[in-house]
Amino acid sequence: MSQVLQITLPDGSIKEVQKGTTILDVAKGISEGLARVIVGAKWNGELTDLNAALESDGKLELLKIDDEDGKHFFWHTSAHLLAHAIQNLFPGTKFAIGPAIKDGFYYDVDTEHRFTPEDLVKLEAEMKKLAKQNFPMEKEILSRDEALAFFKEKNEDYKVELIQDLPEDAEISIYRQGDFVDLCKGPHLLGTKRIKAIKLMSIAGAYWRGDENRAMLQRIYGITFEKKKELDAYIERMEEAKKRDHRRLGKELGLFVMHKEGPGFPFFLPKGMVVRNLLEDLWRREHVLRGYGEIKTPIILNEDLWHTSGHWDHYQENMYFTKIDGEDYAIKPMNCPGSMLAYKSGRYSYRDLPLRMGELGLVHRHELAGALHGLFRVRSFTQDDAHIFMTPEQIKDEIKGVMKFVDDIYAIFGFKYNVEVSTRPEKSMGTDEEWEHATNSLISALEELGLPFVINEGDGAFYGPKIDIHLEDAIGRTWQCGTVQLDFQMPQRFELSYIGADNQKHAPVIIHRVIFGSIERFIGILIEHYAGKFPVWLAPVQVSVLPISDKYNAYAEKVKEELQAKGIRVDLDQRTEKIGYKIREAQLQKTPYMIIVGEKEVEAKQISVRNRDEGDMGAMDLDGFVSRVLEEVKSYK
RNA sequence: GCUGGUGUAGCUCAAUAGGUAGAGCAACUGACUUGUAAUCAGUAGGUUGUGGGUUCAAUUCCUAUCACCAGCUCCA
Repeated sequence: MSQVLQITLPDGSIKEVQKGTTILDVAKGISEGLARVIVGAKWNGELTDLNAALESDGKLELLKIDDEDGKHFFWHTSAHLLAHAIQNLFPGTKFAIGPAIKDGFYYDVDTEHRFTPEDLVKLEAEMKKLAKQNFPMEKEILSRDEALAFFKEKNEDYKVELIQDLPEDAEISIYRQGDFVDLCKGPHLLGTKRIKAIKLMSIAGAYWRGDENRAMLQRIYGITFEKKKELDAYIERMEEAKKRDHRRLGKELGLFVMHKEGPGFPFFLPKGMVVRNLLEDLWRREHVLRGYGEIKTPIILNEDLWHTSGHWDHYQENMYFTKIDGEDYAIKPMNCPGSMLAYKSGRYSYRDLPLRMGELGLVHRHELAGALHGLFRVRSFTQDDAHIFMTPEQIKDEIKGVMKFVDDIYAIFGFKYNVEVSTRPEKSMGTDEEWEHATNSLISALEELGLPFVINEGDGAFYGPKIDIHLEDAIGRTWQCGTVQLDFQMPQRFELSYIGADNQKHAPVIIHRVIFGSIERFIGILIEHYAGKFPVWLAPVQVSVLPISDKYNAYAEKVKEELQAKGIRVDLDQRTEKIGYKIREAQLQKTPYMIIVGEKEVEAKQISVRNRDEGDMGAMDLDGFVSRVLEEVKSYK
């Protein structure tokens, strides 16, 4: 065994040190500027304390606060700081758990006191005060009995329960900062001093261990940074996200509305339908180019079908049911069973495969009332579904085709994305060989495409492995939209077959896939991605014609008609308002182009163009403007 | 579904320690005939989410219900 360890520094460079060196020594040994940014370390991929000794071989990476893991480190210590502040200001509070999360941290606590927003302000101040004292985060290892005795004495019931549930061989540790002690496996920052910018975001209820039969705790969410500037940027991003909220923009821009008469069932208004139809047109065009046929299957189907498909057993509580002529029917929550029946209506040779069938399928799912959220979580939506029926040998090429398709579509909207592969879960159908072949096909397809991916072990569907595609919007949030799932169970349940080259019947393998995911959700994402400023090709109104006064209405009308004749979506504001007012309204509606016509334009037989971003573009001929707009539409701008 | 919060004009929000509501914008009418993000004046608009209760009196208090918002997945 080597006595020399390789350490990856935050700047990516590698440093070699002798075994037995503490990480702190390492941190001190490198340039001061670099040492200052180190908050923690990862040992063989696991987060560890900076002061842990390097005893054995392994991979050590030093973390900066702006690393993903560095933030985790920072926020976990911040959670302790919050608990410390609560202990000081609200003595007697019992502590449950306080982890770091994706954006910040929280602590779940149990107290008679009901926290108010004013309390959060006080707690922030207390946290700042405590942080300044720079308590060292001291780790101490206790035996199970010591730990139990310690927390029992403090009446920390939740901690006691946690200790009791720890596995026999678990190392039990506590962290001490001043007079606050918490059960915690760590790791933590060396001290609290670096936590300077502190914001407690909200108070929410949460069940102890997520179990609705157990105590309801109060959860305080917070976020911290080393620099105030970073906190400000974070808050600004939150506000930006709020400004882009598709529920607000959807109403303001006349795209869609919700009514209490139909919770979870969105109403699309004319402008929203323009966007929706354009997406569906795009979808159809691109599917024809890739050899898909389109089908449409019924929304209501006999209950027997749902027994066959397995939805009765696995999905019943999310389904709506109805009766027709005394017979039981269900409203489809998924399109697959309908597609299976569509396939079954034919006879296939291996020469017919792969058979690709797309369906813009309207499904209904009874989602929990509290889970509904604008267009993101609805009870009625249209999946841009497709099922590909194929031989096992065709899996890889078909997956490649689908992934290429996804890439092409997302590129139109400027979405970056990342890919995850989910493998066989514990409860699953099918043989090991089937799973291995299917999973390998997915992985090698991705590898051959050069697409990086993460593997989620055991996260696949019970009927097959899957690829999830998470797209990233304009302000860095990610959304799961596309998914590509392999299925060898459905063909068996529905006794699907094709005749192979051997003149025998074989069950096809199926790919289920969506690209938009659901049209509704995708529109919601687009609204937030573009902040309501749809690109010209998608804008419900592409051009607003604004006459300076009603003396020029006739000319404006003519301009409108000419644009309309070229297929441009245009509206005309003939009200007797000042031009400034009309422009303001068109700007607020985020209309890409405004055409202003008055005396000058009428005389010169021209138009004046204003762009929503660039402002006044000056006078030009109508023809030149038309070709500019049409060119932008053609190139998806 | 659960916990907490909210519900007042089309929108954004006031008001009342219980005495049946008010502003801005939008709408409508009129004047202005307007040059790149809000012209002026007037008019109209509400069973205060819905049902029940307490009270001489409820928008306000109680209760039920509906809808919306946040959280309920992140595990010492």
